[in-house]
Amino acid sequence: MKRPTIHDVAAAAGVSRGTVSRLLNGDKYVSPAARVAIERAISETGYVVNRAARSLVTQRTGSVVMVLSEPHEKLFEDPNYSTLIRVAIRMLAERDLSLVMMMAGDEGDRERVVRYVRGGHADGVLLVSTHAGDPLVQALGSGGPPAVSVGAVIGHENVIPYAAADERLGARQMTEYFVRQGRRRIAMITGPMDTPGGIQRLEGFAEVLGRKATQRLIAHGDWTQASGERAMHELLERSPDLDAVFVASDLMAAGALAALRAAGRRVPDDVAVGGFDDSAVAVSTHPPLTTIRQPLAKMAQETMRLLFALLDGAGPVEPVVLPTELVVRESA
Amino acid sequence: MKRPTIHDVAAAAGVSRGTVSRLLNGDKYVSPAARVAIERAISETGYVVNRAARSLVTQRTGSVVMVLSEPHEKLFEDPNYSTLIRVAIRMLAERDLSLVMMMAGDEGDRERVVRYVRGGHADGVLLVSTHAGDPLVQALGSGGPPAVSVGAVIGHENVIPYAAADERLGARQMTEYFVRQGRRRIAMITGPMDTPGGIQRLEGFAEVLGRKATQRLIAHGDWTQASGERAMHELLERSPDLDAVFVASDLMAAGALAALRAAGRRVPDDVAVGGFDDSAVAVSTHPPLTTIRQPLAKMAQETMRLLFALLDGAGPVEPVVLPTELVVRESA
DNA sequence: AAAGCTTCTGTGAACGTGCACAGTAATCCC
DNA sequence: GGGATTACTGTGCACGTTCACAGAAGCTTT
Repeated sequence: MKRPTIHDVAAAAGVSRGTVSRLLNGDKYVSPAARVAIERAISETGYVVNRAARSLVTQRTGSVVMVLSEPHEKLFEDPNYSTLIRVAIRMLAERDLSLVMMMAGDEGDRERVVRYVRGGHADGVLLVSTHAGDPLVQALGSGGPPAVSVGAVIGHENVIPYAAADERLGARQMTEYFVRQGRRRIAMITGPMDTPGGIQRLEGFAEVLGRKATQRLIAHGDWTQASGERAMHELLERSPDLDAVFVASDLMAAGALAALRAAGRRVPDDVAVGGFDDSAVAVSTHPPLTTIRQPLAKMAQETMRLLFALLDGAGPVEPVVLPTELVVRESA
Repeated sequence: MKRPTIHDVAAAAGVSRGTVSRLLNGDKYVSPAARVAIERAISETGYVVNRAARSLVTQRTGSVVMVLSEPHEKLFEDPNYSTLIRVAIRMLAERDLSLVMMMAGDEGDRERVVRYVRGGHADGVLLVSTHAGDPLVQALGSGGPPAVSVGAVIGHENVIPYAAADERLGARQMTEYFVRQGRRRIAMITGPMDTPGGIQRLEGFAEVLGRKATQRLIAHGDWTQASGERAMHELLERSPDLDAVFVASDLMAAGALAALRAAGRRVPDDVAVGGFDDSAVAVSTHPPLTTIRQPLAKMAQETMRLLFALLDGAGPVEPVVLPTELVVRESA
C-alpha cells in the first residue's frame, strides 16, 4: 500500500493541494472549515509530509549536522560529548529539525563532510572540538550554511560564533585556590596546545602564578586518561617536590591520581589535585576530584541558540562566554 | 551562484543526463571516454548529487536513524553509547549512509520517532537500550524499514534481530570467580528488571549460586552511579556479613565502592567487588574494577552487519550472541 | 454602484534525479 | 549477408512538494 501524499489528503478533505500545503506551513489564510476538514483527513490517512519533495523545492533539508573533529580512537572518551548530543537533539526536535552525526577524524572523513555540507545536505553545522588549523573550517568556509561551534575555534573566533566556558577564569579559580591553601610548588598538566581548553587554561594558570609557572612545572596531555598518567610521571620526575597539580580535565586527572598513587604520594596530603570539567568521572575517582565546573548544558544550549539565530537570518551574532565555578571535593 | 546539477555536468562532459546518472550509480554500460569526460566535469563543476531529488524517485533516504530509548536525564550517563555511535557512524559512512539521532524518552519523543520512521525518512532503524514493553516497538511494527537492536529487545527477540553479549555467561564468569576465591556471602546489584542486562545477569548469577542466591542478597539499580551507591547501602543493611558483591555495571560499581568506603569496608579485603562492561570508569576507580568485558565494538559491528543484510534484502537474519571475558584488576 | 481591500482558494510550473524505453552502432554467428 | 547479440547513449516521465499567481467572494470605502 502506498504512502498517502498531499494529494490524497486534499481529496479526502475536499480541498486543493495548495490549501493543505498552506495549513502545513502555517500560512494564515486557511478557513476554519478547511482547517478541521484537513486535520481530520491527515489523521485518517496517516499522512506524513515527504521531506525529500519538500527539500527539493525549498532548498532546505530540515537537518543539522554535528561534526566531531577528533581522531577516531580518541573520540568520545570524553563523556562531555554526551551532554552536547543530548541537548542538541532536544532543541532541534523542538524545531522539527533532525541531527545528523559525522566524524572528521581523517582526511577521507573531512572530504565526506565537506561534500555533504557543500552539497546542501544540511541547513546548519555544529562544530565540536575543532582543533586549530583544521582544514575543515577553511573548506566549509563561506557560501555554505551557517556554522557554529561549542567552544571557540582557534583562529576563527570572529568567523564562527561559539558558546564557551570562561577557560581562563576557571584556571585562575583553581590556581588561586591552591595558592590560598598555601601550596608552594604548583604544577600543571595541560590539554593539547591547539585547543582553546589547552591554551587558555594554561594562560589562566600562568596569570596567577606569574614567574613561578616555569616550564619544569608544566606538562602536556591530550585529554586522555593515559596521557594524564604519563604527564604526571613526567612531572614527578622533573619536580619531585611539587605539592599541587592542576590538571586541565577530569579524565586526565584520574590518570594523574593513578600515577601519584603509584609513586606513593598521598592526595591531598602530599599533593593536591585539581581537575576541570566536573564530569561524571570526578565523583568516581578516589578521592573524588576538586574540579572546575563547566556549565556544559548551558554551553550547548547557547550554541544552539546562536545557530537558530543564524538559521532565522539574524545578522552576525556575538560569541557567548559563560562563567565557571570551583567545586571542592576531597582531592584538594 | 547556483549549485551545479546533473544537467550541468552532462553539458560540460558533452553527454546526456542519463549517462552521468549511470556513472554515478555504478551501471556497467558507460564507455571509457564518457567516463573520463564525466569525471573531469564533476570535479570541475564541483558537482554533488542532490539527495532530496534522488530520494524522491528512489524512495530511499540514504540515512539510518538511531533511536535512544532512555529517559532524558539518564541518557548517556553510560559511556557505552559512545562506542555504539562511533562504530555506527563509521560503518554507515562506508556505505555513504548518514546517521540521524533521535531520542525516545517520553511520549512526545516517541510519536516524533514513529512519524519520522513511518513517514519514510529513514532506510533503517537502530534501536538502543529499548526496554521491555516499550510501545515504540509496536508502533514501528511491520511495514516500515528494517530495524535492528544493540542488545535484545525483550519480548521481541524473534522480531527484531540483535547482536548482544552473552549476559548470562558474563554473570556466571564473575560469580564463579567469587566462588573459586572462597567468598561465602555473595550479593548482587542488578540493572533494571525490564532490560536484558538486568534480567539475564541476575539469571547467570542465580544459576551459579542456586539456593544461596536469596532475596536478601539481591538489590536493584537503574544503571546510574547513584543507584549503585543506594543499592549497596541497602545490601549492607540487610546483609552486613556479605563478603562479595557482583554489580551489573561498572558505573553502578563505582557507586557501590563509594558506599563500601563510607561504611568502612576495605575492598577487596573485606568485600570483593565485581563490575560489568569494562568501560572507561573501571580503571578510574580505586581500586580499579575487576569486571566483565563486553565486546562492545564487536556488538556494534555485528548489529550494523545485520542491518546491512536486511537493507540488502537478505531474508530473515539470526541474532548474534558474543562471549564475554573476565578482566581481573584489584577490586576482587 | 463602482472601486478597493481582505480573506480564502485552486492551478501550473519547477525543483533534480533515476528509470524504463527506444534507438544506434559495432560485432558476432552461422 | 541477414539476424541476433552486445555495448552504449539520449529522452520523457514520474516522484511529492512549495510557491507565485490569478481569481472568487464578501465587506468597506468613496
